[in-house]
Amino acid sequence: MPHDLPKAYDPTDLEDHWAEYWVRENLFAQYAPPAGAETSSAAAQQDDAFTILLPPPNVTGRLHMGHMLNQAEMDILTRWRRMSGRRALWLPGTDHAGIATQMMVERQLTAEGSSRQQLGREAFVERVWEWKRHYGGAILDQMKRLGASVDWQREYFTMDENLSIAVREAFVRLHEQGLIYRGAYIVNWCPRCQTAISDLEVVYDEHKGHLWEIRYPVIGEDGKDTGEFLTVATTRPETMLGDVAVAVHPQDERYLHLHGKKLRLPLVNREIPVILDEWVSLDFGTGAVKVTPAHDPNDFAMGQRHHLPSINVMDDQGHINAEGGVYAGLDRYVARKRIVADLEAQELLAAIKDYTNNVGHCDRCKTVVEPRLSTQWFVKIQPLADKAIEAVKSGAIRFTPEQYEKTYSNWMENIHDWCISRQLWWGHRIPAWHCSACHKITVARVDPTACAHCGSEQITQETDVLDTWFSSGLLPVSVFGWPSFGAKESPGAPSFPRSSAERVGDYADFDAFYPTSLLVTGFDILFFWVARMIMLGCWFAADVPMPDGSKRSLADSVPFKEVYIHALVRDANREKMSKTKGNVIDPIEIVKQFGTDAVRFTLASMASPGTDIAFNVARTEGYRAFANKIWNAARFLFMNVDRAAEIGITVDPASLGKMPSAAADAPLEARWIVAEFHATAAKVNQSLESYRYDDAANTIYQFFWGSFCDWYLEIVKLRLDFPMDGPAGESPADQTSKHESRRAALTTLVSVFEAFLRLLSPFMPFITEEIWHALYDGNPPAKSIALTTYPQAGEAALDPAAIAIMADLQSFIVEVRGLRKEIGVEEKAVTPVEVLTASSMRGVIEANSAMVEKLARVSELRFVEQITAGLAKHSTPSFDVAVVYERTIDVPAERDRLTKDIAKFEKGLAAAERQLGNEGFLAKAPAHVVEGLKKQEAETRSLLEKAQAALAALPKE
RNA sequence: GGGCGCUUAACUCAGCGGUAGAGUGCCACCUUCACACGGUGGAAGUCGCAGGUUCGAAUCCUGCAGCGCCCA
Repeated sequence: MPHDLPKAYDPTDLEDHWAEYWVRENLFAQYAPPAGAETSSAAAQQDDAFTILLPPPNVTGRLHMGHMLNQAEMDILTRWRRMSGRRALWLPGTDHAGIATQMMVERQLTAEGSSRQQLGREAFVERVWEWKRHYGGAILDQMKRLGASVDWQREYFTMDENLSIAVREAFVRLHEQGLIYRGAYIVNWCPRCQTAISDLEVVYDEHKGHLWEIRYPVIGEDGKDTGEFLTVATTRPETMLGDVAVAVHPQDERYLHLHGKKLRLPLVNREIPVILDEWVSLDFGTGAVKVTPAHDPNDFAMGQRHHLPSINVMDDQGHINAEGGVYAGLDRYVARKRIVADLEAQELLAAIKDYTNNVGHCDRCKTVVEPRLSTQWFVKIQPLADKAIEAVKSGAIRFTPEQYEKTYSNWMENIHDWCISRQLWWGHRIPAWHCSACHKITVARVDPTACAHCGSEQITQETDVLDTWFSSGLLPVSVFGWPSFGAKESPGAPSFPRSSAERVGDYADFDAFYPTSLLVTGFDILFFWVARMIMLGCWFAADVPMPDGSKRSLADSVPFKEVYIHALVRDANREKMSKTKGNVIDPIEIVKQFGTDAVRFTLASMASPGTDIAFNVARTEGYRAFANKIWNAARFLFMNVDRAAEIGITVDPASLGKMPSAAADAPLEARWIVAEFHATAAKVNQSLESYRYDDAANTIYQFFWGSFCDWYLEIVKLRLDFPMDGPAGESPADQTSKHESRRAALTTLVSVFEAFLRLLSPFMPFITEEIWHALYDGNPPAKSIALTTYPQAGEAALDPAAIAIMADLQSFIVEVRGLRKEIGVEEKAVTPVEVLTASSMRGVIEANSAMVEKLARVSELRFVEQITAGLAKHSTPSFDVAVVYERTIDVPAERDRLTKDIAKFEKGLAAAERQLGNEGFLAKAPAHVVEGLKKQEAETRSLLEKAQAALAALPKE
């Protein structure tokens, strides 16, 4: 019998065991419905499926708290939907993370005294693959240990062949559509990584620097210096080497006389014009701005407006190039010092002012980013953005919390063209070939052997690779087969794009699972990834015909229908976790200490949409205690199941049905706990529906600890009074009379507990799996509790009457317990109580006297007309109760308590009377509110009078 | 500079028009045969400040203060 659980709950072994079992048994694999199945219509399939894509962690990554929250939320929803009967598919995978992975391997090479240049491109890429095979699975292994219910058969990697085909197809198609172009623009250049990076990969840091004011000599009509200067302000003086103009605001009165004049660029001696541009801000610096189109995006725009040349003065490592004359070869910061010194020597430095500005750093390596003119590939983003805006505006995609819709739209409406080329070796190489004969570019699905324009064979492939987000942005379509749909033909065959009538290949997955149901992710990649998936998904899915061959609408083209943005996990002091601060909590460490279930429950119980999570280990300790409580309740249950079996009572859990029920004539506590369970299930389902993980978790916690353990188990013990020494200890007559009551009690106990396990399972998959298997004694009706049915409340079982009667009894028991404490009754002592109450309450108490006597430690219930004077007494609106006991009354404490009560009642009464005396209130407030207040007023008055009487009756000191 | 959000018990957070809730922590008592990772009872909040709307405001509006995030 596996019923002999150890006394204390220890998650370690059982979690390892089940985590391994779930993967080995491949329990969460999901398939498209077979052709001709009942749910074959597109709409039915979509209702049936619950599809969710794992935001692919970086292949170089290690699991952090953010991942764990993200995955716990996805797992809870996926397990819940799966148990609720949906065709649930959660798809895992990793991202090749161009820069990060390349850096990782380069670091290895450096340690070996080698470099990627020494290896050469091909060997280097092979080396990265080798690295990936060795270390790339770490984060997914961690995920397996945490029990994520994903379909491991479908695991993807963004560099997989099929996903690479998708990337290539997407690139070529956008190029054919005129939406990809190549050009020289200002990009964020990382001199360390030696690649362009996107705006989003630049992090800005406040930086104490200087504002240098430099005097540019004005040149007169005669070509000689007039002796006058125009002073410009700059934070990057070294860029002056590339200046082509100085701009002032056309209305700036200080400089009106300089309009049309020329200046002599110091150190370089180039003549540059003074130009007029309204972009210049009058009150920044001196109001005169040096214009360096090759090194600043605003200057670049000005250069375009004024048809100025661009002079690039830096190479890709941040060194001054040949354009910089004597400064050539110097590092940008060395050059800065030298230039400032030289200017000073020539008395051309007007001032150095302290200035705090935001300096952009490379997100990966923290090097200061250099805005720099370079030739890159771009996506003309507006047409894609328009669709993406419409997708959200039309409601086809819904955000939770809603406020992110605004953030999204705002960004999308101010979007810039997307620079998709990266100067890396690790990634999807751009499928474009440069011709050295005609200098034109050939973009092709299949590697060409000759230039498409002139036929020359002198072609070489573009060396740049694509931004990683270009491939991850395609995932929602590519993981379900786009573009080749498993077709046998070569993916690059000219059949793409197919006409909308054609559906060649295997569309089953796409039909069944696209659009996905939900995306769960952090706000930090809202623009990086979420926005790009929406743009690319809407764009490319639109070309995939619907199952019936019809054209796909925008609503059917979106990559997901809902986006749930979760919060940030902070430390217990609400500080952002960071390696530098050293406050990072390693989820795996916490899991080892408390168990995955407790950590998951902690995260869930705090995951209220829109609120950051201050992760406090104290909470996790509390939820491990909760798990221990469940564990011990299970032990109690098994103990009783075993004792019952000894006298011939058995309950088959498999025969109990999906929801517990209680007959109309069942004992109160049975009807009550069943009703409570149904109410709990209803609340949990409703909470999960609206992403209220916190409400769902807290509801479950309250039910189990507050109702099931604190009350129901204590009460049901009365009915499970199995003879300790087996059947021999009881007469046959006794057995018969108690047999049915015991069986009924045990059945309710087992059925509520079993259903509770299912209710909890998405939140605590491990402990529920363990106990559930034990409950079925090695013969479970399914391979896993995760494959059973989630509890759904039935209206009929809600039984408000049972809940109301039980509430009365609970309040009676609590009052007696409180009284006992106040008058110092020993814990173990049982005492008589006097009760003064109306007949209905008396009936309830009498009918449940055994319960009251046990839980309130009452030896005798005396219903009286008047409470004996001198007894300590508590009053409530529905009864007065006193404990008969030779008390050692603490008069000052009692006086204190009563005085406080009186003050509280007086205050409440005054407030109620004020309200009731207000004609506006009586006239305008709803009737039930007025009635409620009147009742409350009467009750408060009665309680006040009783408390005053009790105070007066206290013996004088 | 533009936008968004937060401020409720010692801590972390729910509540978002009808007389303040949870978990943890704290105090007291209890080694009761499922559980001391436990049981029972208890103390604890002018709901950031100032106005306004309303019969009635923690809840709606305006302003202020403090904190935080995103984008330039």
